[in-house]
Parts: sequence; structure tokens; C-alpha cells
Amino acid sequence: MDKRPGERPTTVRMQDIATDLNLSKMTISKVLRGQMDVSAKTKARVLQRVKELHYRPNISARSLRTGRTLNIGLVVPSLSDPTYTGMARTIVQHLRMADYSVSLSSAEFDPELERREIEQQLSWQVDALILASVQSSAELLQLTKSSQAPLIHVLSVPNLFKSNSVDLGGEEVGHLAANHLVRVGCKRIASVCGPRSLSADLRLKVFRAALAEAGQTFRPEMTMTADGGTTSEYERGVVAVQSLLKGKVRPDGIICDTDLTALGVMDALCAAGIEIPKEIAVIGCGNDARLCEMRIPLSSVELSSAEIGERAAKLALKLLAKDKPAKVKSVVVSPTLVVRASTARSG
Amino acid sequence: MDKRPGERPTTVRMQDIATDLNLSKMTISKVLRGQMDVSAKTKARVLQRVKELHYRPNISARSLRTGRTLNIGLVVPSLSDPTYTGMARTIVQHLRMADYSVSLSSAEFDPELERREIEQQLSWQVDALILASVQSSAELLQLTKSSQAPLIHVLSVPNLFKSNSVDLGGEEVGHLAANHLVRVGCKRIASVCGPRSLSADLRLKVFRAALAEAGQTFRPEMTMTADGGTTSEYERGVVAVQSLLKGKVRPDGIICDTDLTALGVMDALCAAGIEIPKEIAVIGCGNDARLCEMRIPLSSVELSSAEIGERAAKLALKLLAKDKPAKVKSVVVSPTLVVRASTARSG
DNA sequence: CTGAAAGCGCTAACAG
DNA sequence: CTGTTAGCGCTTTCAG
Repeated sequence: MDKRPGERPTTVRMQDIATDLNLSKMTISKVLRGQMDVSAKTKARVLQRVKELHYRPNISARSLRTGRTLNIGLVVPSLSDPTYTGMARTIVQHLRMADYSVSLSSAEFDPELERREIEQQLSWQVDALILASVQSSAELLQLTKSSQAPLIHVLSVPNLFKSNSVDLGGEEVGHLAANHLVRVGCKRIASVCGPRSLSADLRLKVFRAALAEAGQTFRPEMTMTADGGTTSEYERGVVAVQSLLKGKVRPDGIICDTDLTALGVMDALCAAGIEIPKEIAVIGCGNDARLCEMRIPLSSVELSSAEIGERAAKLALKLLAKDKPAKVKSVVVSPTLVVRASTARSG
Repeated sequence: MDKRPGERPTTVRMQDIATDLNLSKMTISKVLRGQMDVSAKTKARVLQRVKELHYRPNISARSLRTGRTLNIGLVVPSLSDPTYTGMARTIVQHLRMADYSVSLSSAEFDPELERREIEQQLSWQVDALILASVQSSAELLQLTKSSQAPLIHVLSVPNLFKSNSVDLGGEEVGHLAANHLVRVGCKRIASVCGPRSLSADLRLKVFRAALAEAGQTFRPEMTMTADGGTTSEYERGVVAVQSLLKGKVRPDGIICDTDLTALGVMDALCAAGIEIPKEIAVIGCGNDARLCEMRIPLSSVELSSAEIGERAAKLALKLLAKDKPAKVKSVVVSPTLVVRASTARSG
């Protein structure tokens, strides 16, 4: 009955339990998967022995048989950036709650590495792949079309082909910030942008639109864009203010693409003896709790990475749950405005 | 030869390639695993077809056969804390370089959840488990002894039993900070601690020792320990300074358990018109690049989470590489001091 | 309610 | 250099 008579104990298998209890391994299997056609008594005996022997089902064998791995892949461009780790956090949390394991890879912002990671993940037979990609979807299509695992794009560059995706309403970010400053009475709004952000220009466009909507002129000379990129985010804010204050028109509101940049801006303003928000209102982006609650609490646009992660995880689960045609679904999560002291003045 | 004649194409298997090329699947297998006993010509033909068909080996089947999954588990207490995400980052990076996949779980600082996550990870047949645990090793021993996968403890509470581990030399943290302040001439050193840190009291002890060594008295009234814990790290620093300044002796150096706390301390000092580092030197802990380079650049104790992660990954790989007895190995990584403006004064 | 047979896709150990 | 045989541990299917 048992196929390994006098061998040394390797790892506990179903057969061991079955032999112990004079049952067939089928019965063990049924108990473990909660099928109902087992007597309560047998069930109890099995569970008891399972516990005693610390039996753990072999997932490789199960996967091989069922064709499902209960494993979902997650590829992000970076594990240093809080946006992505925050998103990863909620994704892992939600997928684990549904008993999926999560295999994590970082592409380090390198398209070639990203490609390799995706290849690997697919060969691990992940049931689905959640991908925060840095490259165009067209190339990804190549890689992934030979796999039947659903692919969920998240925080990606604008999609070239129809696909499942969860994204931030990037246009709304600039809109929210600009509109808010207009509401609190700013007439001369400046902005400070980094070079990094893929959708920065998009936001800028919307920023212009928002200004226009409020009947304000867009002043190119009041848009500070970092070119080089060697300076830190904080420093960028400091430098930007120094330039701005040298200009002919002094701004009365500043939009920053990053909370840290906003801190730099605020420090530089304080150093120049300018009152916030009375003389100049400042708003950041990211809503990092640690950064926003220092000194002059910073108003910021929450980029909802947690919610985006949650939506992505749920979308993945939904795609795996139904055998139905699984229609392509695109979710857009809106950013939200968190108002704090740095813009707190009456319009 | 082919076992599925007229079926619709599911997923490409070795057999498909073999049939295509009039070979046996063994040959394909050999090519894919880089065995040398295959003619260059056949090898080329195989690889070509593999590429054409986008063939990806089924890892579940391979694992079932070989008993190795090439998957390593990682359980951390949190994915919000930069210490752990930083560590996770390097762990993932190094394990991926060695072609291992990494299954990530977060225990959310909950011992019960941690236990469940460990159970799960083991049932996934991970080849090794890297564990940043929040509970005593004794209980973990229970869980893991029935598994033959090597276990690597990382950043854990002091081990009760011999095990593979990579830890921070926690005692050195207090020592480094205190010693540094003494060196730059501080005579009245205060410290600000949070309630969270498991090894906080250990560090405190060493801090006292370091003071004693320098011939200074330890002043209990100059040790501010947060009790409640509702206040933010930053706020804790602010509040601590307010208390300290009310005391009879004014400190000339402050050790903070967190960089953010140190920022709070520095802000409060500035608000009180006190010069840093001239009147009071401040040192933090964590060496968070984003936080340390603002305004008055902050001296800080680097907790080396990246190095700890790297060591843990390498240890895991080493344990998996040898069949040798694999002696238990404990690594202790030393923190390092990063001096910046906030303590820059001559002794 | 319980069990016997078959096989998921791959690879170790040999034959030819 | 290439192929044959056997079976990893589990679950699906169908009979008792």
C-alpha cells in the first residue's frame, strides 16, 4: 500500500496519512478540500492526523493536476518608490486574503529587465500577472499573448491596445491642484515639476486648461521644470523658489509635483520671510503622511496608490473567478484633494 | 506519439516541440537544461522551435519532479515601514539574480497572522524561508521544524535557539550615536525614544554604557520616552524638546530614535531660537536620504537594511547551494554613522 | 460515503 | 548523441 517501506522520513504525503488511518488517499484529499461526501467521523480522524503530522499539501502537485497555481505575479518598476511599494502593499494584502500567493519582481525602471521578469513570471505559471510597466503596451502584447494568464496593467503609460487596467486619472491631478488654488484666491500660480514623471506633460496641459477655465493666463516663465535631475526633490523646490522670486511677477500660489519638493519650496519661502499661506499658498502631490504633517502642514493631492492597488487586486480576482468571457475592464481611480494649512486661507 | 490529436491548442508542452521535430521530449528537456550531450544542430533546431512557439517550461511539473521549487518565501511584519521595504528590495533583487522567485507576505505586525502566513509559505514548498518575525523563536520552531526548508531569521528579536540569522548590531546603534556626540563635545546628552522599537531598551542600556565610558552621568530626566503613541514621530520630537527646555539642565546634544523625530526636534529647537549644532547637536536614526537632506542636513545612524537584506539573500542561497551539513550561521551587520551638518562642530 | 485507476508535464536513471 | 521507462503527489472521473 505504502510505496516507500523502510525509507527515511522525507516529507509527509497524503498516502502516509491514508495508510495510517486505513483509508485511501482520495478520502484524505476530499477532506482537505472540504468536499461534503465524507462522514464527520472520518473527517475528524483525518484532520487530527493531519495536524499531528504537520501535513502540508504539495502545491506543485496540486497545480500540475489542476492547472491553477494560486499564484499571481506582480512586476513593479521599483521597490524604492513609495508609490509602488504602497500599491504593492495593498495588492499583496488583498491577494493573500483570497489565498493567492504573490510573486514579486522589480524591473528597476529598465525595460529590458522588465521584459525578462515578465517572461520569468509567465513561466512560473502565474494565474494572473499584475504589471506596472514602464514600456509601451505594444511590446508587452508580444510577450503576453502566448500566455493565457490574464494581464492587468496598473499605473501604466496610456494603453495602446485594449486591456485590463487600473490607472490614476492623471489629468485630474493638475486640475484638482490648480482649481483648489484658484478657489482660495490665487491669481498668479506657479508650478514646479520634475523630469521623471511620465505623465507630467499631461498634467501640465490640464493645469493650463484649469487656469484658462478660471480666466487666468498661463505664464510659461512661472513653470519651473528640472532638467538635469541630479538634485534631490527637496533641493529642486528650494532652487525653484529662488528663481521664482527673482522674476518680475511674484506668484501667490505654487503647485509642486512632489510633497518633498513642496517642503523645499516652503522652506525657501520661509527663509525669504514669506508667509504661508497668506502670501503664497503651496500644494504638493502624493500626500505622504510623514511629510505632510511637519511644520506647516501641507495640502496635497492624494494619488490613491492604495486604492489603485486594491482595485487591481480585485480585478485580478474577478478575472480568475469567472469563466465567463471576462470582458476587458478599465478602471480609472480619481485623485483626491487633502487640504491642510499650507493653502488654508479664505478665497 | 502526441497524446492529444485534434484538440484545441491549450498550452505548449515539451511533447509538442518533440513531435514537431521528430525527437523525444527527453532531448528537448536536455537542451532546455543545458546538458551537453546534445548535438549542436539538434540543439539549435530545438531552441528555434521553442522561441517560435513561445514555449515556457511548466514549473509546477518540474518542481514536482525535482523536489525544488526555485521559490523562496519572504515574510515581513509590514510593507509600510521603509526599513522592511528597503530590506525586501535587496532581498528580491538578489534572489531574482539567482533565478529564484520570491513569494511575499506581510504579517502586519500580528503574530497570529504571521503564523498563518508562515504555514502558507511552507505549504507552497518554498525552498527556503526568510522571516522577519515579530514573535519569539520558540513558537516558530514548532511551525518550521516539520519542514526541511532552511529558515533564515532577519531583524528578529534575540534568538532563543540556534538558527540562521542576519541581524543588526542593535547595541552598536546607541553606542555610535552617543559616542559621536561625546566626540563633538557634548556634555549633557538627552535622548528621545518611541515606544515601538523592540530593542529600544537594549539600545538605551548601551547608550548609558557609552556615556559612562565617556565619564558622563546618565540623566534619567533627560530621556524622553513616548508612552501613548498616538502622536506622530515628528510630533514626538517637537513635544520632547518642549519638555526638555523646561527642565533645569539644558541639553547640548539630542539622540533621536528616528530621523523624523529628529526633524521634529530640530524644528522645535529652531522655533526656540536655538542654533544647531552650535548650541545643541542632533542625531537621528535610519539615515533616510529623503529626510536627512532637508534644511540642516541631519547626522544619522544608518541601519543598513539594504546590507542586511543582501546578507540574508546570500545566506539563503548558500544554504540551498550546498548539500553539506549547512552549519548554522549568524551574521551581525554593524550600523554606521553618517555625519552631516546637525552635529558638525569641533569637539 | 469510500476507493481504484489514470495522468497532469516534467526529469533521473539508465539503454541503445 | 538520442530515447525508454518510471513516477514525483495530487485530483478528476467514475465505480463500488
